[in-house]
Formats: sequence, structure tokens, C-alpha cells
Amino acid sequence: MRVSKEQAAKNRERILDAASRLMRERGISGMGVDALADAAGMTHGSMYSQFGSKERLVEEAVAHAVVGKEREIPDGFALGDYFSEYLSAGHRDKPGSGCPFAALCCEMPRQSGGVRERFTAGVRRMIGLLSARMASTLKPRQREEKALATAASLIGALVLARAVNDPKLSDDILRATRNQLGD
Amino acid sequence: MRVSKEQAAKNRERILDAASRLMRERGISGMGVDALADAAGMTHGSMYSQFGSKERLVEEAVAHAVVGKEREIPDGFALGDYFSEYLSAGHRDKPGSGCPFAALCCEMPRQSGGVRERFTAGVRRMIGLLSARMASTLKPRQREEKALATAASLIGALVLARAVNDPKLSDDILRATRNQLGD
DNA sequence: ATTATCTATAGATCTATAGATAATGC
DNA sequence: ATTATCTATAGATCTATAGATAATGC
Repeated sequence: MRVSKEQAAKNRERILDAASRLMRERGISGMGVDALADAAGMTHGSMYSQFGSKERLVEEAVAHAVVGKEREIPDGFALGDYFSEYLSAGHRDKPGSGCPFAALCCEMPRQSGGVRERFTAGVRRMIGLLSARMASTLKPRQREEKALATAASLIGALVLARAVNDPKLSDDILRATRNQLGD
Repeated sequence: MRVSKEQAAKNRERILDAASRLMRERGISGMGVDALADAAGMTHGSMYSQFGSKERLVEEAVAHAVVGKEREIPDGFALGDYFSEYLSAGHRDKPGSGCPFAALCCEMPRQSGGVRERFTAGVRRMIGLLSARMASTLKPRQREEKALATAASLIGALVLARAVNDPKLSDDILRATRNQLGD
């Protein structure tokens, strides 16, 4: 049951799409290769011939999620809009298509070097994006510092808002962080 | 091989100590009942007669970790010292005895109601502690808001500093957040 | 008599591999 | 001939339970 090169490439994309969603919804260790194969409409045997191991599949899926999310950011975006979107109830309630850093950060310390490399490269680009938009009255050093702290705030607020049981507390965390960040 | 009530209570404590550490190091789903039994020097059968299920054991272990961590905070602590300690390399590098919120937040959305309840109660107390120490020139509402955003910043910075692969970036995230929080 | 612990085991799930299958691409 | 996919299965690990064991506590 061989397929064409193009079809194989499409299947590969389908696996990565499914993996990058499942990973964010269930966690990396919570995403079974079998469940992933189901979600992608294939057998897990096929995934092993495409990726060799779960670890290498996760490497690519992390990069896939990060790049996909990056592409959603409009070119001339304003910081305030980005904050509002990032800290929205909609984002909180859709982890599968949301920020991969917020979804995967806690599992990263236990991942392979290759997986962490991709994650870290993505974090660096997020900080770069933020830094470039910080008030031009600040020195580059200060902009960088503010960008680092802002990334931590955004990710922390989203993760915490998803973690707590109480909807009001969750909303409060998002709103308070939005207000503190300003712009 | 029955033991005395006191010994049984001690064994229970030993299990909870081991669980609250293993959980933070390997994640809740990454902590096997068997590995936990090993770490506590017991058989897993004994743990089932003590706790009934992994879920109920996790409930107690989360509460145990939260309360244990709370007790470490000195009565008359200063906010600045708390920030410095929380955002230190030492804290980052010892997740097993560190903040349970930072270690477990990403897994919380997939936990049972009982587990999330304990986690949320702990978060609320952390926010209360922070709120009480905020500048007395602020109105209660503003103090609460600042406390919410501060908790998110602290947790986000720690989690992100643990996640990234590059030691310098990791240090930068902690330092930048420390500087932005002030006090 | 009660019960905390242990032994043995069930049944599910997880990652991975070997070999068969059948369509592509030379 | 090559190879993407599928089938079948291995071997490890995971949560959970049943029943035996042996010391406590009435």
C-alpha cells in the first residue's frame, strides 16, 4: 500500500498537525503514539517509518507548533493587542491551538536535547518579537529585560489561569496581568 | 506483617513525602505507583490499602506539598527577599523541593476535581500572602490585582527558566523578572 | 478479630520492530 | 526495485485487585 511522495508528505503534515494539537491538549507524555495515529487517520507503524521514534516526532511537532503559532502574528501588530489576545478566555480555553510554550513548558525539563532546543529557539524568537516592540525611549538592554519579564508574565498567567479550578479566579489572573503589563 | 497505628501513620507520611517530591520532579503522570513505592521503601500494594487509588494519593500529595512549602515562609518575610529566593538558581535547580504550583501547573487541567481543588486553594493562599505585603498606599483592589499578576510572573519565570536549554537565557529570565517586580 | 503489608497477577496501554503488502518511480 | 503503509506482535510499564501473612489491639 505505498503512496506517492506528495501523498506521503501530506500524511507527514497531517501527523504533525495532529501531534502538535494533541501534545498541547494532553501533554507530551500523555500523547500516545497509538492515539496520535488514530487522530491522524493512520496506523502507528506508518508513523514509525516516517519519524523513527516518538522522540524525533516530538522534536518536529514542537517546531511545527511554534512556527505555526508564529505565523498567526500579524506583521504590524501592536503590543497591547497581542497581550489582550494572549490573555483572553478564548486562548485559555483552546490549548490545542494555543501557545506551545504555555502548554509544554512544565514537561520541557524532562525532554531530550533536540526537543528542548526547538522549544528554546521558539522562546528566543518570542522574546525578540516583544523586545522589538518595547518603548523606543528605553535602551536596548532595558527593552530586552522588559521583554524577558513580559514573556514570563504572559506564559505564567495563561498556565495559571488554566490550572485553577475557579472560573472567577482564572479570569482575575488574566485581567490583572493584562492591566499590569500596560500599553 | 501488620504494623502499629503509629508506624502506619509514619509510613503514610513517608509515602506523601516521596510522592510530593517525585511528582514535582517527574510530573504527576510521570510518577508511577511502582516507582513511588520504591522511593518510599514499600510495596505498591501497601499504598493501595492506604490510599485506594493513585488519584486520591495525588490529592493528598498535592495538599502535602503545598502546605509543606507554605511552612517554609518565615512569618515576617519581606517581599523582596521572597522574590529573590523564588527566582534563584537554587530554586530553579531543585524542583523536587520547590514551588508545587510551578512544577504541576501544566498538568492541572487534566487532573481530577479533588486534585485541582487542592491546587487552587494553595494558589489562593499564595496570592493572599503576596497581597497582604503589597504597598499599603494602594487600595485593597489594587493590591489584590498586583498580587495576582505577581504570582503569575513568579511562576511563569520559574517554569520558563527551567524549560529553556540555554543556561544564560535561563538566568536572564530570572534576573529580568526579579528586576521588573521591584521592592 | 482486625488490619497493614506483601506477593502474585490481571488487564490495559505504551513504545517499538519485523515482515507482508501493494503501489510508485525508475 | 524501491518504499510508504499496514498487520501482528514483543516486551516493558502502568494502575489495580485478590488473597495470604503476621503482628497489633481488643
